[in-house]
Amino acid sequence: MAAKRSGAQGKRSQRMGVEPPPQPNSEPALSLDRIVLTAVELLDAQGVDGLTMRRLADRLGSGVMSLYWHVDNKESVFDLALDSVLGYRGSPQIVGAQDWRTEIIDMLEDWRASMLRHPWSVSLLSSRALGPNILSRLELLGKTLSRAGVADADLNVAIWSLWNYLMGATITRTSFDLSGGDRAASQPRAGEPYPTIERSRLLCDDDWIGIFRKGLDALLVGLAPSQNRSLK
Amino acid sequence: MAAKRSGAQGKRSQRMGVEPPPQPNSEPALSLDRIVLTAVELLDAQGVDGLTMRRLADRLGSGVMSLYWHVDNKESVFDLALDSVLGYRGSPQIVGAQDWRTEIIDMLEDWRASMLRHPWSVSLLSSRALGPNILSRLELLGKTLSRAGVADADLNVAIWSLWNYLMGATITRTSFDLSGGDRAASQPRAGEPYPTIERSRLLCDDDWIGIFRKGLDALLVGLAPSQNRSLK
DNA sequence: ACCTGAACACCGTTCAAGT
DNA sequence: ACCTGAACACCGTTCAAGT
Repeated sequence: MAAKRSGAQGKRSQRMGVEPPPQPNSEPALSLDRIVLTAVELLDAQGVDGLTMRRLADRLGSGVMSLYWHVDNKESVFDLALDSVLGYRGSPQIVGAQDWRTEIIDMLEDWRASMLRHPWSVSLLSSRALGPNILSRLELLGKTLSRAGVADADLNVAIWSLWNYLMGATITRTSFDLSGGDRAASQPRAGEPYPTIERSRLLCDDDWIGIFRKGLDALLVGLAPSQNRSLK
Repeated sequence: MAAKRSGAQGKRSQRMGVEPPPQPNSEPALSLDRIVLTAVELLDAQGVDGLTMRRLADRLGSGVMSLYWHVDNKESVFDLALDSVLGYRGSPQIVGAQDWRTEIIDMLEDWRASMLRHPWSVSLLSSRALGPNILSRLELLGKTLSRAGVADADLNVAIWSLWNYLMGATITRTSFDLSGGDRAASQPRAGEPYPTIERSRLLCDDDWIGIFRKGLDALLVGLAPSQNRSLK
């Protein structure tokens, strides 16, 4: 299954300057980068089900089968599109200049925003390996926590907890967007079956970012390094 | 989009006893329940991509188009299968008998286990509305938190935080299972790019349940009601 | 090295029809 | 009320071939 790693030729490097000039009248040449970029456009516009090798080729002005020279199969298009969307254009201010808590909050909010800009990314994440951009973000998260004083023995728990929280929050958010009026539809069915969550208007509360921040604060309280306590 | 709620006839009620006896030599009659049950089997066996209206009909011994009398379309098969798998067969012991903290931990661990038993459910959740069984679990969660003393103003944050954490944890888990050796493949690429998470062996740590519990403890620390503090 | 069209084995769903 | 087959407009991918 995971064996066939042969087909994807690495080929984004433009050799050494000689570049045949692109004919101005036709589409630019096919390339991995262009394929991935267009795939993201298509996913943004049409969602996961909207990405089709045929439609992708149409947008690129090429034949369907031309894609397969650059790409193993449709799965790998998903993988590439997913990771491409999660690149972290680091915070401009010097890292470490501020409180570790706000550093982490900033990082996670940026992460959340990146995923919500491309809602399809959330549904892809549950079934795909972690690409380099995700790993970079995890690395940065780990480094920050470590510098903040989280013991090595507690580091994995802290990293995964924050990641889990983040992923769940974006899932919840996109799930509500995509299912649209259904939330409204299920809420007002008055009285009987769900008294507590109706009283608290759980499904009507749309202060997503506020809820995200408060919950994150709570989690950070529990994760914060203290002199005596370790996460037993 | 959400308008067409017409097609799905409610029809599981067996009228009043007269039931034509099922011919022992042929398949039992088609029914919504049987369709959903078989869909779950198929999803368990073949994953999300393995569920096909044609394959489903085959398993049921019927023509493809027969399904469409019981069901609006393939989407609704997904919705029904998802919710069917999340039913909570409540804890046998009387609720409220124990510490609220262990009550909640038990609930969430049961929830986690239910989803991991059907890994496809995780990837479906990000794009689908919340069915009645999910709402029931959220209600129970809310009730328990409320009884434990969480203020109404903090209730939604507490519920969603736990839910987010839970969803993220199961996503992470299934993502690692499905992508198989890729974790191993990305980890040993030694040295350079991800020093922190390699030092902590983040991607090799497979004590999933332990990590889940410890992170949950941390979150509960932050969410626990205290006399003075509210989640500001 | 890069691109192509024809062909294959699939899909979900509409429709008009059967009992 | 319940089930069906034929047909339509799609899919992803293999293959053999073109430049």
